[in-house]
Amino acid sequence: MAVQTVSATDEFGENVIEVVRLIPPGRVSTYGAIARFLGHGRGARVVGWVLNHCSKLDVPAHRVVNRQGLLTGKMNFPSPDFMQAALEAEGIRVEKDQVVDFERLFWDPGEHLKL
DNA sequence: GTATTGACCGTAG
DNA sequence: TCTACGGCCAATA
Repeated sequence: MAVQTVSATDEFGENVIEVVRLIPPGRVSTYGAIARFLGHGRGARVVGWVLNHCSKLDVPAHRVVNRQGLLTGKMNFPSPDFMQAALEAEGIRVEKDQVVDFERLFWDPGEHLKL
């Protein structure tokens, strides 16, 4: 994949970005799920860090939320409203910076990618 | 080279 | 059942 020089553990960063980009519209994923899927288990923070420095790429980071389905990183976006707007544009209902029916819209990489 | 922070998660009390 | 604390990985100061 034409991933730019990701300063985040190279493959790991590419993996995170790839997984996030694989998230279908109208679906959301979590840091822990991606981290665990990549084998980090508790490296959820690293996932968030990668996205923070790679959100400039074509990574729909707005589809990635925390375990609570809360848009914790919306403040890191160009505009705090951009993340919620993007989710709503995908058909996801966001209430109070929180994804509605999060568990239902939750997209697990291991479920689809079946690694 | 060491210390602290950060878009978090899991377990213990 | 709810709240609080620690741990993990990497980057920056």
